[in-house]
Amino acid sequence: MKRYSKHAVTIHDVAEAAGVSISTVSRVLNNKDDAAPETYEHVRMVIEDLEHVSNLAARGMRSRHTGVIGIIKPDVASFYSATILRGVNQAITEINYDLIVYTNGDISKNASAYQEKYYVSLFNGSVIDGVIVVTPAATDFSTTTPVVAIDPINESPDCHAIISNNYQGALQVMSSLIKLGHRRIGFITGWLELVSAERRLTGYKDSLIAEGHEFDEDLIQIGDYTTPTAVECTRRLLSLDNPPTAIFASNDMSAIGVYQAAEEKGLRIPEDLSVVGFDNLRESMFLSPQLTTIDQYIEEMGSKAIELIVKLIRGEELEDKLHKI
Amino acid sequence: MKRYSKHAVTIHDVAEAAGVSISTVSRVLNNKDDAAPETYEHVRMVIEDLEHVSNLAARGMRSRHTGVIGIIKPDVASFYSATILRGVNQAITEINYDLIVYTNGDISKNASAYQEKYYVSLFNGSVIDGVIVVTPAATDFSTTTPVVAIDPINESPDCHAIISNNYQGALQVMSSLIKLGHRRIGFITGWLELVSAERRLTGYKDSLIAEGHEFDEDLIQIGDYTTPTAVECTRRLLSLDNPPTAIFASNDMSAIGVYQAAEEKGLRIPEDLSVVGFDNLRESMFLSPQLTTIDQYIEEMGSKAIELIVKLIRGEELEDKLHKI
DNA sequence: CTGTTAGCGCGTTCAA
DNA sequence: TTGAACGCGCTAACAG
Repeated sequence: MKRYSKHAVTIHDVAEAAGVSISTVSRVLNNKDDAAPETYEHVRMVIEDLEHVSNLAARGMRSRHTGVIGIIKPDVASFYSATILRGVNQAITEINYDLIVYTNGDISKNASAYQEKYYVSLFNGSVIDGVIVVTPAATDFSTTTPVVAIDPINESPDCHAIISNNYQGALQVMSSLIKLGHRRIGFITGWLELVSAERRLTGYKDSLIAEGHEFDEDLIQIGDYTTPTAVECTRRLLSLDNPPTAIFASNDMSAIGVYQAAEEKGLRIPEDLSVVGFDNLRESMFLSPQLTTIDQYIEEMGSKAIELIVKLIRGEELEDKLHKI
Repeated sequence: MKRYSKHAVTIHDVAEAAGVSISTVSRVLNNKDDAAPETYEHVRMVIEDLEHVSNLAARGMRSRHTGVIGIIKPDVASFYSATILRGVNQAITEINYDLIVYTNGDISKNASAYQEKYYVSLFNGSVIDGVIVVTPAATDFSTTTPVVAIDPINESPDCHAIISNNYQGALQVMSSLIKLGHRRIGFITGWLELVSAERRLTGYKDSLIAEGHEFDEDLIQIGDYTTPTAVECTRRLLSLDNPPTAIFASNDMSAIGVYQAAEEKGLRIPEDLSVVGFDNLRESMFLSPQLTTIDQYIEEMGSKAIELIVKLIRGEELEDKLHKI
């Protein structure tokens, strides 16, 4: 049985093996130029030989810089969340930082805010140089390192935030539907506690008002960005006396629900019912016929977040706190 | 502009504010019972008031125990990966540990092995108490804390490993297809460098041999667990002089490719072609008609990994290194 | 019951 | 160019 209590190979071990002092090893590790080429080379070989990796905790504690960026996500499996992570990962490979992720599973909103703050503090300063929080419920974080929020629940959080262009996207969807001749357009909202959901709804309303079209409260159903709820919403819409000819779902997962409910009713898409989603998730491609959807540039939000956090870590001043995509 | 160089609130600040020594604060933080109730209560209030969260790095460095488990995944977005994480998350909420995730994006296999080892060392001992590695390319990790591998590429890695029951599952699929009367069954392999893919292929072959059925090399197409490749494989299978009446795809993502290629050819499922997958991913439900698939219990592998790593952290001895699910 | 002291592994002065 | 000594924030040992 392997013993796990054995010592990790430290800078001391390297120093001893190389016949130099620990500070010399430290210099080599940090690429300082005040070391003799031979010493440098020799120490570097010993490091490689012993497979020494410097202790992150000790390093961070001393230098207040770890080279690690953290990201806190509300869930693990959602496509939204995974897509953001993809963007973050892509951006991080291009710079000299490492990434750790924390997800707190599916928990209630209040607990969520508490957890977010706890984790930001926990990893803050010691393990990470900055943190990205996805759809945070909390608004203020006590930190010694920068925080960037992606699509925060609160409209104006006490940190830098990236907001997706939910409003413009909604206008775009409505414009195309109206152009197709639709007059009664149903709308399934997202989880209205999220800013994104609120903005999309406002876009829906505003475009109808702007175009001088019918505005019927019955056509607006309160969803929550999930498929099952969207099925319910669609059933209600389709059983109206004067049902809509098109349905605008606040995200693609909801659109999937619309497809399912339409199939129940024996409605064909798009002949009997037009469906438009929002997000442009990869999963949309499984739907037949193909879903019309709005690209939310979720992936870009991830890379943008990295870009911002790195600037903040470097101490650059950013005039605006809100960054729209 | 907020300053990020400000000091985090330390145990010293709390001690000063509470009028006690730092060790007393430490005792309260760690729930030691050798403190007077009033002192205890008072210090706890000051801690809450100052929003002090103990520095993870310093704590870990001293006590060699952080209460954090790490998991290293080869990618962020794959369903396999996300499903494992779901299982891990579920299990971790039931015990008193926190979780951090590291993913190294899409990189080559060689680089992958290097990255895995680097990250295991980086977070090892200082930040985490143990680490779970998903489908690792590396086989030996220099660590001072336990390692559990999930579906390692190497058959017998130098650490505890969880292996899914790929072989039995494949036999099960074949048995049901043969029972349905199929005689020519096409097979699309997974990424053969993975043990899982190899085992499923062996299961396919063995069941044919056992039942004394036709064995045709043309019916085996080399895939890689991805949808686009599976489309190519299916095209080749369907353009054979004597095409298969059923296709067994090594995973659900490949099965999706089979669906797409079948549609191209105008084949109906299951009337003209039977399709069976492997994994039972949630995404299978989007396919119409519903995909027949084998449950790989991926989620259970995640929770099993947590169970194992916690036992190892606690110093329990486990007789077997290989754990099948 | 509480305070003092000594490191954990590392980076960073300051001397040599 | 290199080495010795100090401290980051914390816990564990010991002393009171």
